[in-house]
Amino acid sequence: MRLFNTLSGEVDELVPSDGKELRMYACGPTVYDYGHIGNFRTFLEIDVLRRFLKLTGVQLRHVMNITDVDDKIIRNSSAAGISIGDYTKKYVEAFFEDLDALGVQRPEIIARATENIDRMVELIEKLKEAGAAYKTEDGSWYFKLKAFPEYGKLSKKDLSGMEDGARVDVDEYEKDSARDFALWKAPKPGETAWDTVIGRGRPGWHIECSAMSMKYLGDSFDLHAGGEDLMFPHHENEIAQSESVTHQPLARHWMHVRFLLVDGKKMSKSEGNFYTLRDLLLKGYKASAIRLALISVPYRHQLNFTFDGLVDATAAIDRLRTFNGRLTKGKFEAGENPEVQAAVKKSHQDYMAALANDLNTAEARAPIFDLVRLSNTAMDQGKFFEADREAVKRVLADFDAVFAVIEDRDAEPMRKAVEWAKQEGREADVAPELLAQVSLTDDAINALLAERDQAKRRRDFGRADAIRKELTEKGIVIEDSKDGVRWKRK
RNA sequence: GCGCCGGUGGCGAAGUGGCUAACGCACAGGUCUGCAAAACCUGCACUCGCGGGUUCGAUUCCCGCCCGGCGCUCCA
Repeated sequence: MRLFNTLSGEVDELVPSDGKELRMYACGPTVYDYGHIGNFRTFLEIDVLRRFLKLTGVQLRHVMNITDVDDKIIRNSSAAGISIGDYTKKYVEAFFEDLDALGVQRPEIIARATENIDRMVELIEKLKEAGAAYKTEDGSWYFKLKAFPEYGKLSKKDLSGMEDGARVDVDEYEKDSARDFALWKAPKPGETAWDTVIGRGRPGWHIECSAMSMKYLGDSFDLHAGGEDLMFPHHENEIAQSESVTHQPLARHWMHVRFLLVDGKKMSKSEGNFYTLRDLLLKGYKASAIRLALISVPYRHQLNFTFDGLVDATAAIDRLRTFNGRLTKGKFEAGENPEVQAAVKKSHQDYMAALANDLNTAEARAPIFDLVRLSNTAMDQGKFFEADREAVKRVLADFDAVFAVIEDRDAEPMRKAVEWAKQEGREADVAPELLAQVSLTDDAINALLAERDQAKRRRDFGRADAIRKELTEKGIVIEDSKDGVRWKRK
């Protein structure tokens, strides 16, 4: 496939350098709070990439780090009077629960910063040997930017004109140069710290990714991915740290996911447009709708997240799921319709080609919806057969292998979110319809539908419609068809 | 200020130097239905921010302008 490469500034072919396994590293979360939808856009787009690569038969070795030690974590945990491990545990668990809700697949390897301190220390020692690291009087270590002339090659920044001392942070007066960044931070009194051969302290933010990518993927690997904000300085610093030691490109290919806006503005708590995944689930939006809304705009474009967009995505998913139900449960005669078969072939080709072209998810959706319409028409006309069903099913399977929204896995995240809200004392934030829906069991729904069926048989449409209305108000949609009544949770 | 990205129907959004400018949502009319829902059909941008240029021809290339967003500090 072809994927934009930040390093080259062009759309390059993405292939495993060893011809077998694609080795990739993607920056994971800093677990100091619940993840917000901006975080998840990045993880979702990376998930789309991984799912598409797997669909095309590429083997993956995908590493994601979890930053479980940093300034915010230390500050928040000490404020709470607990260890950083106890503090982060909750957010790590929440993070994975959220990924599950959104259908984000697990990377092959998950690497935690606190479990790799020794690797980071080793790397800092090597940097020292290479003349790229120095220790200051307080016991901190810094990377010496002057030792890495290529600095800025990823973000295309020319820092040569930056004057030393122009904007020196008063706390960091010991650094040789204002732009030098921390590899290792000496602890302030009472702070979490590790005793190591390079002194007592904790790692700087950037060093973990260099150390862990090297550990799991080697000195040079295929792809490094993350949010656009990480390009500078985080990724630039990773490159400096790694390449100063290995003298090889850290990664050949770099992918950066664009930020999302919410209601046209950058998401921020002060703007009041800041949403965690849980906030949205409690409002009654389906995890699948959130997933589709966040991946339907190609990763390199700014995405404006709105509630209207979520409603839109919900409707689109409904259409796909309704069709899928018709396809699965319908009865078709043996045989095939050449027109359907031809459309299947074209649809699949166009779908794969769109994704192979820098993950154009917006374009990839189109042929799928085209096929849905064409198939529905054929079914309406009685010109859809058993072999058509099988062929169309295969296309939908490949669609769902990447988009992962047709198969309905929405009930579990809903239920968990409501449970969580109760535990956290946030029950007031749960949308009333959601509470009603969660409390309504399948058995209760089926009982009401049976009663409605009885009413309809005796042509008591008043009673039948009353039941339908009651269910509708609780978010249950009813569809009568020749094959009986169908219902779904809206 | 410097750098970067975008401005396509009511909304989201794809795309191309010249076929009827995808697709989704919404809306309107129709078919079907006890009524709905679902599904289908039809309609919905003579036009792609504005001005100029290149060209036989530009929404697509170039220049200028306006508007929106982002980065240059922690941040997915």
